[in-house]
Amino acid sequence: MSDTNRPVRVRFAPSPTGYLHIGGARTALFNWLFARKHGGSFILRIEDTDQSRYVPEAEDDIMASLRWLGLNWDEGPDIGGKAGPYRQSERAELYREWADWLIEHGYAYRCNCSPERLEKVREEQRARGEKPGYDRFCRDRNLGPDIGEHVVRFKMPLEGETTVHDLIRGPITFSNAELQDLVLLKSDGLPTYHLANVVDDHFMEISHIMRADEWIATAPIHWQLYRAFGWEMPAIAHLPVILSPSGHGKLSKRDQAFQEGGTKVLVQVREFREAGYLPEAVVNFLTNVGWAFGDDREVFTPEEAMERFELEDINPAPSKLPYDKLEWLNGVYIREKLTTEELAERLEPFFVEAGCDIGREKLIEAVPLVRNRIKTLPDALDFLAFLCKDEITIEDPQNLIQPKMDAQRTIEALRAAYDTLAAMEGFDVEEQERLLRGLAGEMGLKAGQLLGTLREAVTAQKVSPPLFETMAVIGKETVLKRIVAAAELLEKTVEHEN
RNA sequence: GCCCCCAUCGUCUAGAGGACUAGGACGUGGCCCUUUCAAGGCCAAAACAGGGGUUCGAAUCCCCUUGGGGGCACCA
Repeated sequence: MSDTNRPVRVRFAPSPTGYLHIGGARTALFNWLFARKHGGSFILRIEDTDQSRYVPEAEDDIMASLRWLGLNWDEGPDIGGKAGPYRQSERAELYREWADWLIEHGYAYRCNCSPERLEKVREEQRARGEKPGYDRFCRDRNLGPDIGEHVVRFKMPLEGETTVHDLIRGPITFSNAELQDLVLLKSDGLPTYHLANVVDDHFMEISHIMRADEWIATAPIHWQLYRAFGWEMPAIAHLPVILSPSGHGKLSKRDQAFQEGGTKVLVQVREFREAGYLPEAVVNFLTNVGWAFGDDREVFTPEEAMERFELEDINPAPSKLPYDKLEWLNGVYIREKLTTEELAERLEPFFVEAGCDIGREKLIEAVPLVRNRIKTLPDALDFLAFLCKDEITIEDPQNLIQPKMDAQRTIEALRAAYDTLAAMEGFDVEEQERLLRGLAGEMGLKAGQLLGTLREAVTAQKVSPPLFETMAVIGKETVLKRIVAAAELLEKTVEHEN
């Protein structure tokens, strides 16, 4: 509707009040996709005008999380740019100037009502069943700057309607009587979101605003501000919010406690990273919430998405995050999109963190064993625990005994397997398979019985990657030692029972 | 309470008046493959919130109801 010919410049403007939320990441992603599609600029702006809620580590986390996702920005607090500074706390003077301008031109006024009076007014309004809000006591008092502590409020038109054209939803109309004379400049001299946002978007030459749904109610207020300033308002689109899996309200930090099917509900981007999701999978996943690639395709790169991405196609309905789908997608990326070396590289920090620092080379050897078996990076730890230590511990000797076998028969099987493997020249996988299957036949055992026993003996795990490949990675020497140890363990148990 | 937004399988979605016997994906169930676990292959169950219009014809347009969501701060 209000599509302009201006060069595309969009921004992601988080408030550093906490770590980057996945919903914020989605907003950033859609802005980034749009900017990149149109060869425009993606700007990072930090909206830190609320010093009471300021969290010092938040800005670093926001930037680290965006970088992790691959959402690079062209202008921002760390790299500067032609419209800087990009931290609102560093632009305070600008907001004060324009607040003064509004007062001079009759679009705003000073107000020294106390918070107590405001609260009292609201209470009375609520009691009367009216919409709570400022009663405009100071609107026509023409207070000067010498009244001590005060705020600056916007003089909202009292009549008429304001229509905002949302690129996703079409026109949204509000009655001006519903709109408040809201605060533009707080008594600490810093601007509220409304003033800072409008002033910055104007001077940073933002062409399109893409922000969360929850801002819709402020859009007409911002529209009126642009009008008062005589500035052109950027085109605007409100992205649907992400809902809590609990079924109530939007996704929030509180949901981290909410367990569904035993899975932790991830909320912050860093939690997705720590849980072992790949950034490319998270980006793919997020792109498909509120927007769809089309052609029934679920797996695609951001570049492919850019070609088709249109704001008009965004689904205005709020949605939950399909976490199950992310799990599946992550598996797809793990098994199909990364080379062996890349996957080993991604896996390494998780192994080191878990105290299983087996080195890159060993990891590269092990990757083919787990590739099709893991959904998240740390899943590999469960499969490969037998690689972490020289000595493994078989929890219960009974685990060695397969269905329809007994301890004696199992000991025999282990010894025979030992002899067979020890006699091998190398430790070739196919050769192992040929020999051991042959052995099982000779002993009148099913392959599963022999292999099951060996699996437990060699990995101390009921579940492991395929046995022959597994033994090859462990190495012949260690495998033989473990088979001996398992046989001895079982013998001890038998003696003990007698 | 008031204002605003939204509504297709359990979930994420395709669908922009006839091509819909409503498609895909995840998840779920079954079968196949199989040395455990996966992966893979095949199959299945599963939705247009309800009611009124408009139209020859409605998942698609309009209205109402219901349900969900957001907002109503010197927070963003």
